[in-house]
Amino acid sequence: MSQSTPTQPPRRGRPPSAAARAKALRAAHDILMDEGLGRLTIEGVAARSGVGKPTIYRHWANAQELALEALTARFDTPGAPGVDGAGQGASLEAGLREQFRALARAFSTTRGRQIARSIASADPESEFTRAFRNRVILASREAGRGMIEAAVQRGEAAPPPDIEALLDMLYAPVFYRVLLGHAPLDDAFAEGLVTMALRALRR
Amino acid sequence: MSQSTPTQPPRRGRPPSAAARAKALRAAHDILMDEGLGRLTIEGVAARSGVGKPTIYRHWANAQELALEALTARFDTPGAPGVDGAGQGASLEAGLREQFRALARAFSTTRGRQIARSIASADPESEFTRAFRNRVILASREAGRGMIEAAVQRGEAAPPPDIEALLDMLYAPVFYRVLLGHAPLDDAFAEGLVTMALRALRR
Amino acid sequence: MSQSTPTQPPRRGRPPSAAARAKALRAAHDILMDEGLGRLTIEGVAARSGVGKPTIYRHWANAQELALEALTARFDTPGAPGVDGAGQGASLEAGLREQFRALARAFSTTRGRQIARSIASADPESEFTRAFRNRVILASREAGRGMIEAAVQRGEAAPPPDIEALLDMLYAPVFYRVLLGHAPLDDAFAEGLVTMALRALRR
Amino acid sequence: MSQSTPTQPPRRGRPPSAAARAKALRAAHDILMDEGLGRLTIEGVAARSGVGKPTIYRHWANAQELALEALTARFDTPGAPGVDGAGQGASLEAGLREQFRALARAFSTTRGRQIARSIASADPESEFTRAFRNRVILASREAGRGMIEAAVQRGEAAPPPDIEALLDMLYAPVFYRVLLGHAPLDDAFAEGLVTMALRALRR
DNA sequence: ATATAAACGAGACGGTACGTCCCGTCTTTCG
DNA sequence: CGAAAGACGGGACGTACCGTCTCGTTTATAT
Repeated sequence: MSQSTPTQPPRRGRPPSAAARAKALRAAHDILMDEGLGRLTIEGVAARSGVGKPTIYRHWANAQELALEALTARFDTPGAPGVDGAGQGASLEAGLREQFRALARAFSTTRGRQIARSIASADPESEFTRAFRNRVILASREAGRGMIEAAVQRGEAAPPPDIEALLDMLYAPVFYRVLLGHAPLDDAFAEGLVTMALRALRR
Repeated sequence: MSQSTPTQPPRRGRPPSAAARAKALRAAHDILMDEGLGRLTIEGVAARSGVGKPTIYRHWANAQELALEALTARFDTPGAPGVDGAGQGASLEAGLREQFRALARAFSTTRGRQIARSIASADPESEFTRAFRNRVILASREAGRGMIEAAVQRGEAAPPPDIEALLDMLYAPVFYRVLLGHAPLDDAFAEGLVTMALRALRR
Repeated sequence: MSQSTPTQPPRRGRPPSAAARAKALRAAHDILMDEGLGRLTIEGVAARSGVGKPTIYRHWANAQELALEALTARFDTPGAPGVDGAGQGASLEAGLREQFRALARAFSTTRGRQIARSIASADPESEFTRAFRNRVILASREAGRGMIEAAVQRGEAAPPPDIEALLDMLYAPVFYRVLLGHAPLDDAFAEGLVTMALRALRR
Repeated sequence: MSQSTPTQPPRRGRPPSAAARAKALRAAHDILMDEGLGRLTIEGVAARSGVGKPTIYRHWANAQELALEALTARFDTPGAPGVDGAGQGASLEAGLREQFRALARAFSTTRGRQIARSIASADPESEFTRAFRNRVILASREAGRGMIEAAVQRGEAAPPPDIEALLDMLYAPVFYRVLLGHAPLDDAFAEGLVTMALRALRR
C-alpha cells in the first residue's frame, strides 16, 4: 500500500494476524447475508469464526464498523474511480446509462441492500462511517460529476444551474429505492432516470 | 374515528390509560432529542416517564415502533393532504418551491433528522414501519405527483416520460441529504431542485 | 388497630423467587464439592442451575458470598447455641471432649475443608464475610467460653489468667490443621487438645 | 581463543536474567502491599516491572507462586533455625516469650497479614505451596518443639501427653488471629499464650 | 353499593450480548 | 539466544436491556 514512508517503524512484538482479521470479516459477512444487520453480534462473529472477542475489538470498535467493512470488502461501487471507466470516451447518455444500470444491479442484491441499510443506520458522527459513506455511496456521485463536466466542456450539454442539486437528483433515487422499497431498482428505472436528467441538460 | 361497530362490547374493567400512553410518548421523544435513537430503550422510557414496562409493551411492540410514533406524533409532512394545501391554485413552480422550502425546513431540524434515521434503520419487513414510511416520507411525493399531473392537464408542463423516476428525482434528495449530510438542506437546495425539475418538464 | 408487627411495608412488585435462590445455592454447592473454590464461577453456577446470571447477582455480590452461603446453608457448627447443647449439665471435660470430637468430624469432611478455605481466602474487609466468620468459625469459641466460665463458677476449674488466649489455644488448632494439613483432625487430636487444656486449668 | 579472562566473561550486551527476576519480585511485592492479593495479576506485574510476561512465566507457574516468593523473600520467620537463636541458652519461658513477641510483631504487619492470607488461600495440593507453608508457618512450630524438648530433658518441664496438640495450641493462635482479626496480635497476646502453655507443662 | 375485571406501577425472572480484564501461549524483533 | 513487546484464542467478569411474568393497587363498569 505505502512505499512512501521513508523508514517505517520496526514494529516490535507479534504482528496482527491477517488470518484472524479475514476470518472475522468472512463470518460477519455470512451472518449479514443469512440473518441481517440486526442479528450481527460480536459474540456471534467470534463463535462462528473461531476468533477471540478481544481480537475482534482490536480491529473494529463495534459491530457497525465490522459490518461496514465486511460488506464493502471487495465491493466495487459502479462508477467509482478505477472501477470500470464507464463512459470514458462515450457520450454522456451512454456513460450515465451504463453507470446506472450497474448501480441498479449492484444495489438490488441482498448485499447491496445490506450496505445501504448499514450506512443509513450507522452512527452519523463516526469518522469511520463517514469514510464508508464517501467511498461507497458518494463515489458514484463524484464519477457522475466528472462525466457531466466533461460533456459540458465538449458542448454536449448545457451547464446546469445547480450541479449539486442535479447530482443529488441523479444519485439519491438509488439509495431511496433501496431503503424504501416503494419501486423496483431495475433497468427501466435506470433508463427513466437518465432520460429525465438529459432533458434537464438540453442546450 | 369509527362508530361502525354496531354493538360495542361491554368493555368491563379499567380502560387503558391515555395518560400513560402520552407520558411514554413524551419521554421517548425527549430521549430521542437528547440522546438519539441508539440510546432509546424501553427501560429508559419506563424510568423517565414513570410508566411501567408492561404498559409500554401493551402499546408498542418494540422500541422502534415507539420511536416512530413518538417522533411523528403531531408531525405534519409538508405537502401531505390537508396540511397546507400548498400551491393548490398556484403555478407548478410556485407550488413546488413552497413545498420544498417547507420540506427542507422540516427535515433540517433535529427531529426531522431523527425521523429520517429511524425510518431508514427500522426493520424493513414490518408493516408498522411501512405505514410510517408511506405516511411520513412518501406522502410529500404523492402530493408532488398531484401537482405535476394538474400542471400537465393545464398544459403548463410537458408530460414526463417516466413520472415515477421524476418523483424520485425530486423527493429522494431530501432524504439523501438528511441521511448523508454531504450538503446542506436549505432554501438554495430547494430552489435548485425545483429549477432543475422544471427544465425537465419544459414543453 | 393492629398491635402486631409495626406496619411492614407492603413490598410491591414481583417477589424474589425462593426457587431460583435455592437452585443457585444447590448448584454452587455441587460445584464446590466437585471442583473446589477456585473453579466456582458465577457463569458456571448460572449454567448448571438454569438461573440467570443477573438473578444471581441480585442475591450475592460476588462468587465468594455465594460460596460462603452455599457451604454453610444448613451447616451447624458444633457447639453453636441451640445446636446440641453439648455438655450443658456435664463436666467441663465431658463437654469439651464432645464438642471437639464433633468439630473434628465436621471440619474433616470435604465440606468443612471448603468452608475453612472459603473463609480464609475471602475478602477480610467485607461485612458479609465477617458475619460468616462469626457464625461459623467463632461460634464454637463462644460456646467454649460459656462452658469454661460455668466450670470456673462451679469451682471445677481455676480461673485462667487470659481467657482469650486460652480460647484461641483451644479453637485455633482446628482451623490450623484444616488449612495446613500437617496433621490429622481426628478423635486423638480432640483428646490431646482437651487434656492439655484441662492441665492449664488445674486448680 | 581467549587466554583466560580471569575476572569476567565477555558479557556481550545481554541483560542478566537475575535482574528481570528481581524486578518482577519487587513489582509483585509492591502491588501486594498496595492493593492486596486479589489484585495481583501477572499482567500487572509485567506492566509495572517492565519485565515481559513470558519471562515471568519462566520463573513462576502462576500468580500465587509469584506472590508467595515476593512476600517471603528476605522474610525471616521468628524462631526458624539460624534466625536469631532465640532462647538457646535461656529458660523455656524466656525463649518462648521472646519467640512469640517476635512472631506477633512479624505477623501484625501488612506484609505478615498478606503472607498468612496468601498461604491460606493458595492451592493446597501444590508442592510449591506446601514448601512455603513448611518454611514460613510451620518453621516456628518446629523451633518450639526443640525448646520444649530441651526443657523436658533439663527437667524444667513435665513431658506433655500430646506434644503435637501442644505445639498446635501454641502456634495456631497466631495464624488464627491474623486471619480472623477477632483480637489483636500484640505483646499481651504473646504473654498470655506463654503463661497458659507453661501452666500445662507444670511438673 | 358492591363485586368483577382490566389495566396499572413495580420489580424479579431467564436470557443475550455487551465491552473489559486477564489468562497462558505464540510469534516477531532487538540487543 | 534470551528477553521485550505484543497479538492471539479463550474464559469469566459484572452490567444493560430484552421481553415476560407475577405481585398488590387502582379504577371503571355491571350487577
